[in-house]
Amino acid sequence: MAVTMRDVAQHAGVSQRTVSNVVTGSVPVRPETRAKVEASIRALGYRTFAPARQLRQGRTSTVALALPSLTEPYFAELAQCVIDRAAGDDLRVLVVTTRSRRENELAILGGDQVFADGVIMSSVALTPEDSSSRHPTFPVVLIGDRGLGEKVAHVGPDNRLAVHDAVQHLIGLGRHRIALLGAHNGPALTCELRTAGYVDALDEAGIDVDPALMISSGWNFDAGLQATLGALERVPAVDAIFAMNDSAAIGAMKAIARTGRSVPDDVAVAGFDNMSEGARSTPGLTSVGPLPDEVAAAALRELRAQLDGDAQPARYLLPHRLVERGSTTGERS
Amino acid sequence: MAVTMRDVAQHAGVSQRTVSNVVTGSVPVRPETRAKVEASIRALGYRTFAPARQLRQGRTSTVALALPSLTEPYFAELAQCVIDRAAGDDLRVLVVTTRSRRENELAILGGDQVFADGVIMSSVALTPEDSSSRHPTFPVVLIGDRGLGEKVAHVGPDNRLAVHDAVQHLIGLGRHRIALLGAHNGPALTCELRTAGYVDALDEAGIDVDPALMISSGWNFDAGLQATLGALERVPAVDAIFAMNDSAAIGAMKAIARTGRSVPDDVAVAGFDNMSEGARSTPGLTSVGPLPDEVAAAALRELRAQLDGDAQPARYLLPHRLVERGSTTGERS
DNA sequence: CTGAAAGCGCTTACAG
DNA sequence: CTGAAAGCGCTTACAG
Repeated sequence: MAVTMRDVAQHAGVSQRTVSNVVTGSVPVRPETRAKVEASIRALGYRTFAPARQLRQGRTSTVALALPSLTEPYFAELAQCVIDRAAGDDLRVLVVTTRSRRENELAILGGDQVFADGVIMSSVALTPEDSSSRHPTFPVVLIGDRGLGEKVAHVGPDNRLAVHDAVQHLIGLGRHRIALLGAHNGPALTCELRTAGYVDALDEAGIDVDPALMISSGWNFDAGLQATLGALERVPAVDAIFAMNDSAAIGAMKAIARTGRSVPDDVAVAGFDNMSEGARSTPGLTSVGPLPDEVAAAALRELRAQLDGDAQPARYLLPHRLVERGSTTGERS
Repeated sequence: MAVTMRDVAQHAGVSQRTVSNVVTGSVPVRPETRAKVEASIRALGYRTFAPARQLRQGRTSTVALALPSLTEPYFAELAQCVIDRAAGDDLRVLVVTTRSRRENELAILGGDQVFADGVIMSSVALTPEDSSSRHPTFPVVLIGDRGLGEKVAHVGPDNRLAVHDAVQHLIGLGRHRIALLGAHNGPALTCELRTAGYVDALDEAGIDVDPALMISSGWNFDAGLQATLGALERVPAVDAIFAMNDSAAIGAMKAIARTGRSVPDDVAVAGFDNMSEGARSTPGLTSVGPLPDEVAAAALRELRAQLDGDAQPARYLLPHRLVERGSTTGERS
């Protein structure tokens, strides 16, 4: 750093303390003094060197956000929500991507590469065994399903109940051949819970679970598209699809259209995540889950609690919403 | 910070210097000493407090990336590329979003909120007048079209030539009623340059520019979809669409399909940006422009040059590629 | 390979 | 409202 606060103080003929007061705005400064200092700041091209302030204050006012990838639209939207909310708290967001690799997720929990006061991680690759490993020594909030023990904060939807509600909605529309798109795939625990919710709803309605309707597929647009094309050929009687997430659901809608079928008249479609993209697709996509902004808000709230020294890392389920749109109701919304 | 390097040194019975050597790995340390220190680090739960190191070193090893929004897929992809490349240089990435607002872009150039060694900004709202305002006093690389003067580094495609090449490709396929989707919209200078490229290609081929084919539309999926629906109704003879960017182009393809037309038999479509999404759409989207990863690489290279003290901020055009896919060639790729 | 000491640029009690 | 001074936790010449 070329020009420091001391230089500005000298130039303006005041103490460093006064310059600091002007810069931070924490203490009132006499207007003429302020003007003098501001003139010197401009004249010298002074900028605060953040690390010095951070060292002094003992915190970085930065949160690290670890996500599988920004090219998956759901995570991009979640990141945007976290950035927006963090800005309101005067927090900056360092984005780290893990590519869904367990080793990367573990490295982040290890804290080697954390240059922030805390971490919000959307973890998809941690396994139950990892919960027994050394716990992070700094504030961490996991988004998703608990993959770690009691000592790590965690927020996420009640996957099982949320999927149950969505599938129940499909059944309520008179659909009985409901495929589950994305089975046997995706983050293990999440997949298991969502599958259980699907089975719950069918059981409740007295519908037999048909393994032929559990369609294996990656949880993204392309995989959803391809898997649905295959499924429609193998099991033409399908009258609804519940997709493990919205990206796959949007792929499914495209596949259905491509086979000349109509959504929802021939096949109703619902997804999970409540991505804003679902509101913009044609037809609009029915989806279940908390809104991404609610996930971001909850994660930041929990992280702030830990930064403020709250004793127990909270671990709680976020309420979900079932947003009904044209892909199941047939209405133009 | 609870436990410091000094605590570790005391616990291990060595000097702080030795602990530092172990942590940074910059200097060889005797194996038994190293083991002792590492044991103490684990025992005490020590983590380096980044700001102290950063203050001492005079740099943050962090770059701020300012983008309009992560929910626009092109910027999400660009951000991912920057993060990946930066990690290779041991740089962290702070993501800031501007919502395409000029005041936010100016604030970033003002440096008030920069907690990084430098800034890469994909600027869309700066106006020519802003080039005369005070120049940033820290390393900045702009991505896009030059909106600032000679003193600010800048990398971006040759928009005019790139669009010319793409439209020439459409003409070469025998298309003569080529719509320009996204005219009179988007970032002013970029819009102007791309429009000029479109006109260049038509002029060159002796095709009259028809104002009815200059379709006003936002540069995103939804706007492209809607505007194309309207255009196909108004000007049914359209046999090709060049969209100002890939998102709008993908929207256009959807609109074309919805009207029962086929891409490219009835209407060929090409876009701009070379988003990876274009490779995955059906049909694949022909697109022009530098690859996002090339943009990221160039921006980081230029930023690094400035951080390393290169005298002149470089300002150069990135080579573009015309990637031909099914949306114009009709082939299944 | 290791120690003792200085200092990076801020903020903040402590005085006035 | 402003000064003089201490100190945040590291890294790095300077010695040995």
